[in-house]
Amino acid sequence: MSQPQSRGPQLARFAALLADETRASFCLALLDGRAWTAGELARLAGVAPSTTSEHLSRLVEGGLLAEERQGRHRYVRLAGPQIAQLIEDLSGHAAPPPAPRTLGAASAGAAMARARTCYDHLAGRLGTAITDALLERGLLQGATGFSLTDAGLVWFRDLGVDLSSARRGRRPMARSCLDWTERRPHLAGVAGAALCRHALDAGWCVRIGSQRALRVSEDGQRALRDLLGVRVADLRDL
Amino acid sequence: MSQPQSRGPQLARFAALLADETRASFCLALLDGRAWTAGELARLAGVAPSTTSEHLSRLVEGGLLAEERQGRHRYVRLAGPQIAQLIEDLSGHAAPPPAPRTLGAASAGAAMARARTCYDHLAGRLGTAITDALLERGLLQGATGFSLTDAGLVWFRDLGVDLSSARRGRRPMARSCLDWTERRPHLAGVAGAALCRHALDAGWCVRIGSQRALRVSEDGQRALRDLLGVRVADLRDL
DNA sequence: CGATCGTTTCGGCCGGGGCCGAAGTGTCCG
DNA sequence: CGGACACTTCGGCCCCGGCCGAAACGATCG
Repeated sequence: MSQPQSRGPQLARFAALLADETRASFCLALLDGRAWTAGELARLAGVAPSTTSEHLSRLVEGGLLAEERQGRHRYVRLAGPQIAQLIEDLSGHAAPPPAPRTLGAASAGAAMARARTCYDHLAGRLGTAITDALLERGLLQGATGFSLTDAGLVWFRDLGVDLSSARRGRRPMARSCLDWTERRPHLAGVAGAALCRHALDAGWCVRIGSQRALRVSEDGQRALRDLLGVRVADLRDL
Repeated sequence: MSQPQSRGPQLARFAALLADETRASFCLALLDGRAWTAGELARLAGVAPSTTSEHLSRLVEGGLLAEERQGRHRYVRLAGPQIAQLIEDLSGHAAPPPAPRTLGAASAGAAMARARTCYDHLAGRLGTAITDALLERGLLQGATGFSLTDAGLVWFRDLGVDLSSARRGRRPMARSCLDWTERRPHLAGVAGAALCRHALDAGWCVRIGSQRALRVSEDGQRALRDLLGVRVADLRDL
């Protein structure tokens, strides 16, 4: 009747990293996939630089963040896609967010719900619409878990995106990520990241300000309609 | 530059549920997929019944556990496969467990590493070996995320397991679960659960005591060899 | 009914840890 | 070089929350 797994303490200490409001807000901000400086995060969370410094050290040591020192700046980013996935998953299981209090916050929230990045892939109504279209056209199959079909690989190649070279590492080609506004799955993994990168590179989408929210350009609307039959106009607020 | 996501507090409060050593040990114990009484968990963790009661209430309210009252007993179990998945994921990212201190703990740990259940599917070296065999024989494909092939569906049907009826709900047919002893993926999802259930029902595996560890029977060794080419003898301790 | 047992509620103790400001370190720039 | 800046370290404050024991509650069983 012994306790083979003394894993309780390990799990608790790991979860504790995210169990603080300030640290959680750091991680959510870093979900945009970029590297932030300590000072930016401090201002974001409204705490003293000294406090931020200690939090970041804990997160780095715990394996959630990776850091890069440049001169007098300390840049941090999420340690990898698995970490981003984990945080999104947890966030998806947490209680739904409270209703926004100000008009500005509400409209910013609406923009996020329409189209945004989720670490390195597309999310929001745009992300789920694209995923639905890929499924409908047989480019992605979802009956037994997301995976790209042969037609899907061809579709990506025609787009100018070479996925075969992306077989480095253990990251799955396609995986589903639960969207916390839609509560529905959308495409993540290598293919999701490649699609998002292409959408930004090709000018289909542009970032709104410095936020994660996206605006779909004229070009993008045309491309999405022609390639996938997605009509961006339908993504307007409900 | 407002903060559209006031999701930090939500995430922190959710993570806090697992950030306590006692609650974490409860959840890890419940990973065996069964329902435990409050008293059993109290004894397991070595805390007073009153303490346990409060912890369980918080876990239930937070959506991690489901409870069922029967007479003077309070049974709790994980709220669902998604929760089990989440806890396994977190556990997989946490620091590796310390080396066991006693001989008994070491041998129990070895048994767990050899073959065990992970919520409702098979894990340990047995789980990864079966997954490898399914991949090798083209019954499961993993290049673009786990999914069952047509041949795989037939294989399950020949086994007497009807997966097509299991299309209720949103649970994926096949998904990968990271093993925390092997640090390698193994088959989870509906198919993984069905296979585990079949292995137990058909007497391929029997539980060792009341633990999650499994022993493979003579019948099971024969079946695994004939059906998948898995040689259980190779799973002995390194 | 009374005894017992599993669980819950409450009050109180105590430690961990998040917070800040002040002082220190290293970097960049004029 | 000297000042500005980004970050870190340290000391101290304070509160949150995990813990227990005592007592209450409700189900079960003689």
